[in-house]
Amino acid sequence: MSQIRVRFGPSPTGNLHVGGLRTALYDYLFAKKNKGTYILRIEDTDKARTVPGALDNIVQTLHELGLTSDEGPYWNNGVKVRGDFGPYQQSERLSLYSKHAGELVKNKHAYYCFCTPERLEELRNTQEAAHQPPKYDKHCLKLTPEEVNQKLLNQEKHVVRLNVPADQTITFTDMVHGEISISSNDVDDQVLLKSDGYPTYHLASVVDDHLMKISHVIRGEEWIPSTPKHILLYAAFEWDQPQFAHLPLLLSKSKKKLSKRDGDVAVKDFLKQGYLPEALINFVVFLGWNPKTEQEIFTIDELVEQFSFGKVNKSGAVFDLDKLDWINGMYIRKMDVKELYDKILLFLPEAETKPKSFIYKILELERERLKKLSEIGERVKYFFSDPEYDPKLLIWKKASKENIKRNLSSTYEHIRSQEVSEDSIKKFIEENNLKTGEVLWPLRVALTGMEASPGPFEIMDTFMVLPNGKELILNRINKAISSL
RNA sequence: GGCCCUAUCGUCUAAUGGUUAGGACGCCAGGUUUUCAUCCUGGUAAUCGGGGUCCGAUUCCCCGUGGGGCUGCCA
Repeated sequence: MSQIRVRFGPSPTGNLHVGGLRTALYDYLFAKKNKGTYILRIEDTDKARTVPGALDNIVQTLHELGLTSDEGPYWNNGVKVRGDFGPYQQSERLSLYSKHAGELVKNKHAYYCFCTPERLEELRNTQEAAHQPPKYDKHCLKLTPEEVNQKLLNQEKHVVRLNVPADQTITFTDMVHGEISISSNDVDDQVLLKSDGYPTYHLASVVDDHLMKISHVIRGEEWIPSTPKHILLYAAFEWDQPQFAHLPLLLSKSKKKLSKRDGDVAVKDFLKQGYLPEALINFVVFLGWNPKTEQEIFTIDELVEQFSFGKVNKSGAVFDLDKLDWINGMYIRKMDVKELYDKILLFLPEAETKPKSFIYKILELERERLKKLSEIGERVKYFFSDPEYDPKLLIWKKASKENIKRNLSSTYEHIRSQEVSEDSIKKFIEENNLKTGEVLWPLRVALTGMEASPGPFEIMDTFMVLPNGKELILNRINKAISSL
């Protein structure tokens, strides 16, 4: 069997979004599973929509997620491209497309079209008014060779169109959907080469897929209706056609195709919020695929091992973040503190001003509470500065203010004179016949000023890592007492 | 409008021509607990409708219906 080669072909019209990530991931998994090659190809054939910087974002984001291509534009390594089939950016391959378009014209599989946008629009309007499907009427196919030559000599604006034959049924076997048939009568004479000399997606992808020896075309389901055009092109060139796998669409909450307009779908934004790359991948891979077992958490290697198109399902998946939060939490809990420390610095710059041992302790406490790294600052701010809070928060359930004040005072005294430890305080509570909640709740609030936080013993243990830990603790208790 | 794809809990999904239709997230309740989180236990909730085929269909077929995509010199 020949080499498996797949490509991910984003167009650089914005940041990489989750739909693109999912496609890239399936490309990657399929390639790795089959010892094949995973190629990145930038499909920048629309000058108007190309966004400066988008290419870098895509390449770099993929790299951050571990989906670095085997061939393609390369990320930040002094090397711009690697692979023997480049350039991997379609805007740098224009002559290839015009050459191939010319061949098609010569063989009558395509023809020059000089119709103005105005005429095309009028045609469409007429057809729609008559409840006809909008289709090009092959007007320019009727031009004589002399007329065509004259117009070309006059440098009239023109495009090249695919000459779609009538009454053919085009059938192909999709790796996800099985057999799909479409009548050529429903296929329009697609523009292949635009008047600015750039190819459309259809020409460019077919030419490149052939030239780059792509064995499997993996892309979104929205391409199914134009696959017959591509098949016609392969046939016109007398090229072998690749296998096709059309992935189910990713849907917004309103079940529409997910687009950049649906808010936070840029992968970069998820990273910025403190979603871990592994978690993102683990989440996204399940949108349209599952291992047929009950395992939920997968390493990338396990995914490579398990992946196949037989396990890709056919219907669209709603992109819903609840489960991502859960997965991210799982990954955070599994991480060791040192690793977490490295990742958290971005989100907690003040950590760098404190001893590592102190931050490690904090992270141990927060590790099982965090859903995303970006939450860390708000959660642990009391470790870095005295908390501000309403003194009412100190009152445990229905306890009286006086009781709380008295308890805090004796706790203060106890901590001041004794070693700070859980055992010692528990013993103190017991010996003085106090209610646990009436001591520990106000103590915790005095330390954190928060309604919810780790327990007071854990917090005090953490403070005690600092040379002035005990002093800090006593100050806060003291402040609480005087606020009552 | 035309063409194409698609249909199991709210969401991601599993299953088989015969099951109490399973799991996960979410949600709810309980346990642990000073609060929160973690953890544990339990609960909630689904086969779009109608015909067929069959001893038996959620599963296979047909017809509807719903949803989605495409219908650009966008990709």
